[in-house]
Amino acid sequence: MSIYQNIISTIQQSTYKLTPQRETILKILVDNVNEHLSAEELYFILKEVNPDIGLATVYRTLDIFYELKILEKITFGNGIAKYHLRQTFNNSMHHHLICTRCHNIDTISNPIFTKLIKYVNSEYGFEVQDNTIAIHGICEECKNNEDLNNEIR
Amino acid sequence: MSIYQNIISTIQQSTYKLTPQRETILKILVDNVNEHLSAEELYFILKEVNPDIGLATVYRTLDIFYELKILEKITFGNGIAKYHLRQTFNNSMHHHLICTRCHNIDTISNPIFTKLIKYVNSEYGFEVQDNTIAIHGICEECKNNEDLNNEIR
DNA sequence: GTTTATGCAAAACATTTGCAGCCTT
DNA sequence: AAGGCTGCAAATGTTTTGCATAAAC
Repeated sequence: MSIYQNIISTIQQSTYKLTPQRETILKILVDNVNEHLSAEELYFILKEVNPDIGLATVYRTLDIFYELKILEKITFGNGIAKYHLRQTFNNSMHHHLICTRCHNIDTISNPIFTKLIKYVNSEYGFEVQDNTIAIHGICEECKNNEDLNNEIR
Repeated sequence: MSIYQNIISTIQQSTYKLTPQRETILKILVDNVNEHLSAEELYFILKEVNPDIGLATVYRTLDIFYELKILEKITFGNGIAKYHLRQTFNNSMHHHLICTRCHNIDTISNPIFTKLIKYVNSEYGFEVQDNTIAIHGICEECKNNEDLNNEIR
């Protein structure tokens, strides 16, 4: 069963209805499985497919998908929430490198995270959400630009 | 030299002026070194000390302190930025457990983070900011409440 | 005396909500 | 007919900005 079909059944088994709007939004999320889309970014893509769907519907749908544990939702650094299919559906275990300069998000996988998650769970009783370890800093590109600017000065 | 004095000189050596407002805000930050204050929370404390300082000044001062690398600034989960003295000034190396239910922030220290930071730096050229690894999940308290609710149902 | 900082109010920004009309069964 | 769902516009909450006044060096 495809990711898409898998999620469709999740929605159908919930108390929420599977509307054309929700299907369209889901398609965009599946097509952009490697991106971390904000509501506005998704809305922008959506406009090309179907200009009649409102931004409020996008927000409401993302909320519902989050509630159904289809999506992760994290606000990374600049106050804009970004959404991403959860591990259960996209089958990829990864974490995030978030640049505080350009707000770009890179993904990262490493066995060290598994240890960290176990430690935090046993020591603090803290249940780590999947894919939600965020490391804030400055990405290579921004650091290079910074060095360049310093040279010019 | 105390943390406070240390930061005062940092400001004096910068292009920014040391005004009474900035001094007062700094004092509150130093007094609450273990907290992660939002602008509003700081403003609330500030009102007791000096009701004449405006909220805009709080935001501008926090921005300046962030620029001078006196403060960390991260937006944790719910779109509200929180500020905290940087490691250089508070001398405490720690990271964050952020509850996505109650938005509480717990701090955590462990040698595993040092390894992780080294790895990310060498492998991705990513320069990790101090104290800014954020692990999102559900804290023990919220998990217990959740279990309790399930039992009652 | 010039530059920088402040306070207030208004604007900006992402997000949420109220409500009337719309589907879907 | 009743239910949830949608789109629009208005409201919300946090943060930023314009501007006239005040303070700092």
